[in-house]
Amino acid sequence: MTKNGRYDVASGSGSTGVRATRQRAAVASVLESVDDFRSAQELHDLLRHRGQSVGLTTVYRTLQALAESGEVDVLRTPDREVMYRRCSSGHHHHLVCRHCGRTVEVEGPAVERWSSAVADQHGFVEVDHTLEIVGTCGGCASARR
Amino acid sequence: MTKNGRYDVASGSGSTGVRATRQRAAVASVLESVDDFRSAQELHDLLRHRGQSVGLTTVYRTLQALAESGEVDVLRTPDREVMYRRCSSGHHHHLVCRHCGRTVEVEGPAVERWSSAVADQHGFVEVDHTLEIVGTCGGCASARR
DNA sequence: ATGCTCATGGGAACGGTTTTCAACTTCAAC
DNA sequence: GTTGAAGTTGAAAACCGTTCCCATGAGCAT
Ligand SMILES: [Zn+2]
Ligand SMILES: [Zn+2]
Ligand SMILES: [Zn+2]
Ligand SMILES: [Zn+2]
Repeated sequence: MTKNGRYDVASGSGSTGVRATRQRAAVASVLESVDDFRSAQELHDLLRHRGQSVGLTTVYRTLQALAESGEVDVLRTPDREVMYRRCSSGHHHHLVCRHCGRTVEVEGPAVERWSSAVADQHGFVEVDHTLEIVGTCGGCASARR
Repeated sequence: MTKNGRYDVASGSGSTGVRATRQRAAVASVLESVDDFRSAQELHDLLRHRGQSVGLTTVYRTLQALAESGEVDVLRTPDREVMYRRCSSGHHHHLVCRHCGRTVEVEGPAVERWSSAVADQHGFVEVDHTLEIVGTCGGCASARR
């Protein structure tokens, strides 16, 4: 998604002025540097420790924009906090460790088919779905006994 | 406050040390009277309009207890609000209309199998999953055009 | 009725997120 | 390079669902 070299930011297509800023580049880059879901506040901290401080408000705004344009995935934790992750582009779901956050992208074509069939069957249209699998990963399982 | 009415509280006789109170009975009964997911605040309002006022704190506490004991299902909306619904007892998922809230319980044995297989495959244990299907129901689809 | 214990609820606190808005950048056009 | 309109930033305040505090109230065994 990130082009290369210089900080590109949102693919500003001509007229609708989205501007390239140091802050947006920093948020994009910190997302590249981690492999698990992170909250806006965690990312804000990471940026601070990197010496690339960005205002918390801006971090929130940037993440929202990235999520809306599909460049990052969103995960809502039970404690009402929103986590973000730079993922591969196709439609997929997540297998997440409830202890360490380790995340694996998974695909389930059968699930996709099932959910739209079920929706159809009940007369629902414009159907969407959320599916997350949470468990304890191998590492955490052996560590905690 | 209302001291006249007679309220049949704790249905079960297999008490668990929990006390039967007018408030808990009221929350349980309002849950029976609606068919969609409702937030704690909505249920609190419903109770007030019914003349069975219960403190908001108590509504929250009671719903939490019911959720924990598996007597109600929980749904987290995108806007970080928790909704509750009295459901049938087996494991199931929900097909929910994003406009009117109409809810249908659905089952997908194949999904259950898939999710535990996928978790297994990656060495995850104690696996759980969340799956919700959201769409526009037939009624809302025809109403909004 | 008594007393022990748990339950209630108004209000304050919490915490993640959003809003506000004046100062600041970016970038296309000179 | 300068200009200036429009987009961006961020500190502080507001928001809002939920939880905590704790003095008062109620259930229930005796
Ligand atoms: Zn993803
Ligand atoms: Zn783990
Ligand atoms: Zn249910
Ligand atoms: Zn399931």
